Amino acid sequence: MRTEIVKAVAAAAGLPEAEIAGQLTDSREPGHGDFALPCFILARAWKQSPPACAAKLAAEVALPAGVARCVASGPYLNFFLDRAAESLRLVGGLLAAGDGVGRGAPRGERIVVEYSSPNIAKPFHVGHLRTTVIGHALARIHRHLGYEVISINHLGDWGTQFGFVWAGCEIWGKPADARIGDLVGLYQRASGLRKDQDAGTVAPGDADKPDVNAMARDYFIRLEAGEPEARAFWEWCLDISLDYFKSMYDRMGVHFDHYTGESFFQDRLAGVESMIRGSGILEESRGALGVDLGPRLGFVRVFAEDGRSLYITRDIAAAEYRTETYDPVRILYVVGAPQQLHFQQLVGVLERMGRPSASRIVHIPYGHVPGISTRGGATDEKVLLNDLLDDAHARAREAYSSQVVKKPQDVDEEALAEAVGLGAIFFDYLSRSNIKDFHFNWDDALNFQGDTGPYIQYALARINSIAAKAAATGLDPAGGFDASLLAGDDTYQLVFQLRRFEGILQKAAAEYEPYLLANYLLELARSFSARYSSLRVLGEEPTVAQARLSLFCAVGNVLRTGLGLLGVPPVERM
RNA sequence: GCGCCCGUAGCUCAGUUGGAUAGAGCAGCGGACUUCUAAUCCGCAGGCCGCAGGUUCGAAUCCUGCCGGGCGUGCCA
Repeated sequence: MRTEIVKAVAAAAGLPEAEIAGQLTDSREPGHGDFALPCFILARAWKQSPPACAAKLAAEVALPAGVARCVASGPYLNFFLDRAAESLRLVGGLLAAGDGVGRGAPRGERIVVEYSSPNIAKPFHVGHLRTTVIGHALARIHRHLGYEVISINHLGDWGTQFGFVWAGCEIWGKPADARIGDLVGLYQRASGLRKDQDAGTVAPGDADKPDVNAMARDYFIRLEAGEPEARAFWEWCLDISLDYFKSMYDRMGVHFDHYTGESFFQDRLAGVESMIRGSGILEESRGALGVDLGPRLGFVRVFAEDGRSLYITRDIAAAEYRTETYDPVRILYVVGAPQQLHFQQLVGVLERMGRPSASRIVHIPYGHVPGISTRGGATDEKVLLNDLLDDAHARAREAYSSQVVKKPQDVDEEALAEAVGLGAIFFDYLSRSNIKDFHFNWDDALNFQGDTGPYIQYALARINSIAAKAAATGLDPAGGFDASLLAGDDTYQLVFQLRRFEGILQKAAAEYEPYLLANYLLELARSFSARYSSLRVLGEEPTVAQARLSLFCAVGNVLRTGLGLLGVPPVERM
């Protein structure tokens, strides 16, 4: 439709289509039509005032089929579509698509998404949540648009932290039947003792304890050498941690195709090392081997002074492995903004090596999340994810029993509380652009009113409720509708907003910004809620009821699908 | 010092890539449940878009310079 209008305007104005296409915009509100053309450019060509140009064009343009009228409004020329035809096309399409609204045909292209990536033997707190939530949403959105998505959890499963857990076990004994809390406790206790030893502030009772740092380092050397006892201990830690992480991911509905962490690339490092060394780009500087990427990116150490591999070495290995294994068009890294330089350097080194993986890497930076509790005051305590989810659940259940008056029959209140609590948190994390620093606020994250996930869940539940009651009176949203009954301003506002869905989805993917979808769903839900009481279905004349029901169900399909893409559980009844 | 990012209502954030009157939510105040769910809706109040220049028909948006905050700058990741 857009291109038809461009053609018609270009013909009437005697200007190239490309120039008109660059000017024609989607209107902001239906009152300004469906499309709008600012006439300032024309004014220059015609040497007349913009309003005069708009008026002249309005009289002369040959309206394509489907466009009901065009009206000059000051310097703008507004195009109004035939509302009945547009409503029929759009609402009919959304109803037919069901849960597949906005779904793209398979593109035959793969995208790798790396996200979450927590460190083994360390607690999972709210600071880790942002990468998890953004990455999960991006994976789902891209999959919906027809990409084959491979999600990867690049676990921090290789490093000196195991040395501290090991030292803790040596000093205080290895707990039987250990769980994640035991690992974290041992780690914290051992690293605390190490700090005291370094500072010379060891408590008298601990004076006889061995040098923790030396034990940890010694352990890690044995682990890297592949010594069986060290390896077995590492696997023990890994199993306990993975059980814990997977139970957490299950609870959040987050899924990974692969858990290929740093250890996975440990074995492949030798091959990569010879490739890097063979590339001839390595220079020596201050005893280390690296690549000089110029004044901005600096000298990047690829091998440390003692020859061991570094962070970037393993990321080179990972990028190469993923490119070879999956041949993706993109590799997305949902990693915090502080690591921007690292990823620029990674791309820089791969470019210098002439590797095709360089052009596929996309770093998706997100702003800082302190991960600090502000709830009880100025404590320095990190909020554990489990505690947050538990509290969300409890508050949602409490709110349901105290605030919600009318409740549908046969609702599983525990499942509902879980979905609402999780939805509130996920949506809170996705309702602002990636790059903004995130000030985690307990009360905002667990608020269920206003601009929140539960607000949208509630809108969907109300639509379902209407549909269920309407069905009992013999109405069927799939039964067709008289689209001319949706041409009024109040109903067409919803049609107008429904039309934006597809573009929003594509933009969210293209910009790697899930919040665009989140904000859109909020606006759509708000539009619906504002009309909930004025556009009644039950008790209306059947053709009117049928048309409104169809419109609401189309909105419901978009809300349900959109929430799912964000990882917010769509709640059908609440 | 250099580099990147952020600065919009008391607070948390939008603002469709330069277009029509800068919008939401929270907090505050006032209204609405014998009718499809009040986790809702309606109204009121709240603004030097950090500051100063520039670009142009038009700037919260682009350019320059300041101010304030965050992060990074061959330890590790």
